[in-house]
Amino acid sequence: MAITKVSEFSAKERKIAALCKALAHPARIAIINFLIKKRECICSDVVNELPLSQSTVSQHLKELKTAGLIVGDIDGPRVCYCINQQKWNEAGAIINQFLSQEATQAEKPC
Amino acid sequence: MAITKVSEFSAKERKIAALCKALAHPARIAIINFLIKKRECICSDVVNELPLSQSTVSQHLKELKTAGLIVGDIDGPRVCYCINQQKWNEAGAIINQFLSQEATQAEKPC
DNA sequence: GCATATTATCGTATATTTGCGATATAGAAT
DNA sequence: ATTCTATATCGCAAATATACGATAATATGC
Repeated sequence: MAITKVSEFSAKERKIAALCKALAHPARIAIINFLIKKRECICSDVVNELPLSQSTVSQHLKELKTAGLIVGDIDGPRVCYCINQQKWNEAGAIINQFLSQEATQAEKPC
Repeated sequence: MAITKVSEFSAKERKIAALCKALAHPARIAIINFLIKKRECICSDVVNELPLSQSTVSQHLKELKTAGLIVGDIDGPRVCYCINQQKWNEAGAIINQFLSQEATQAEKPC
């Protein structure tokens, strides 16, 4: 059975995993890079940039938005997307804190 | 259709996404934390630590191993797991480089 | 040899993700 | 009001991920 046992883990572990999950697809990495480069853009700019359909891009944008990493402000018929600077910095701090733990090598076999 | 269009993206984007994917489950975050704390341990130690079955833990270990983040050395009937220090540092550098990009806030609506 | 301990893999069930086309929604422009 | 543009959502299909029990594989100890 595929009962997700996510709730059995600590909040911190779940937070790190959730952030990583939001970044676990090349399209979403590309979207973040594009948004950082352009500072802001509308959905159709992203669609033109990526080799994916409009509906698929919209889904990836939604995931990033749900994770809090980006925001989309309605601007007439368009939606202007940009990085949520504060959340982005927070996410970086959380993940980096995890990644920068020193892994002291074991001597013997490992 | 669910043809994964992963190959359409750059190697860098795919690399970052793949590393994040390896860390996109709380169990794997917990395993990494446990390995860092203990320096090394055998599979059954991890099974005792996590609320998951032996076969499920084995699968998560395999994913981390495939991503290169850990290594497992055969030690008699046991397998001694530990962090792959070099790869761990590399992964940290790659992800951190991505995450530490400054996202300058757009003024207007975003 | 045989039993035990440890781990990996297989088979299977279910959940989630990825992707697209079609459609709905909302605002802009004419 | 109608048309056009931009975006989100729905419905569906296929691929992956998650999880477990059962079984295989391997090494140790008797």
